[in-house]
Amino acid sequence: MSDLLERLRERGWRLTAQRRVVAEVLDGDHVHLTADEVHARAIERLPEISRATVYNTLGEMVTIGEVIEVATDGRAKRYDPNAHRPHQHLVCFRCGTVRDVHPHGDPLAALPPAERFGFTVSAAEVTYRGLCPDCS
Amino acid sequence: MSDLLERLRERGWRLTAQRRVVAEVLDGDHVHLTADEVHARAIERLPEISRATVYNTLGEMVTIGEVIEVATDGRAKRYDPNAHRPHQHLVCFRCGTVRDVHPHGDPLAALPPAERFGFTVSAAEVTYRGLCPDCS
DNA sequence: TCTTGACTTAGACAAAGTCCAGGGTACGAT
DNA sequence: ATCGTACCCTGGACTTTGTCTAAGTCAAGA
Repeated sequence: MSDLLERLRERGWRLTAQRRVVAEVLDGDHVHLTADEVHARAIERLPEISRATVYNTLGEMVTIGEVIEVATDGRAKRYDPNAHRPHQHLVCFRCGTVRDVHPHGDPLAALPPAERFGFTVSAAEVTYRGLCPDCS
Repeated sequence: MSDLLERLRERGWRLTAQRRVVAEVLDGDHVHLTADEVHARAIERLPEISRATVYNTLGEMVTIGEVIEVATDGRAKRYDPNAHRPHQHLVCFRCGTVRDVHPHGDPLAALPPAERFGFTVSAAEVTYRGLCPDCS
């Protein structure tokens, strides 16, 4: 988190109260908030922060690779601060809860050359779906 | 396609010009249109068809499992008529082109029980990303 | 052919996200 | 410590994507 802010600064970015709050709100494990959820929590600490700033700041964090954008449901994008090590996501059908998971093996390896159609394939995102314990 | 319309009829659904046109527009391999793209093409054949009807019809087709909803980019959902056999998607970073691909092995198998957090996991969607030949 | 309930339409509405002009401020320079 | 300026933030308008509703229309069985 202050780690994140430090990296922002190294990029010559100005450290503002707004950016600090967004980074703090997003900190933690298994955090997958939407932009509006981030905004709502940020307002508790900094009442005058605007939606546009939250969107801008999240976008900047995604650009430098400190935060990952996750589209689990075709609705609002979610923001995942766990960009340190590669992982995938497990989503509940009913309540939408998201967990980070670590499958073994490289998902890219399962795609044979003949199925790549000349693409230079460089990433694979896996979304596992099921019912969480609370929703069973 | 007429196959699809036949199934709709078996479910007691009325066969209308609008539904026929939506099914025709969506027919084919590697077709991944957004709802608005479907609407634009449907209008060429049936100028008075409304957006609401296109959304309704696509939703119905998804409900009966004849069409799959794909969220490749966090923007508009895309509709994939290839619901016959399981497959995954390969998306170009730059132009957004989508291809159906068939990785080998079951992606579910890569998720160990210890990584399931008590979920009843029943599906895995994989999105491969890379640059298509035209965009390289 | 008639009837009827399901389908379609246009447009209002909602949710998620982007853009802009103008005021505010972090930070290097002095 | 203060200043100047380039960059940041704000509020609100706007866009895109999708949903909902009331009223009119029509497919299909009787």
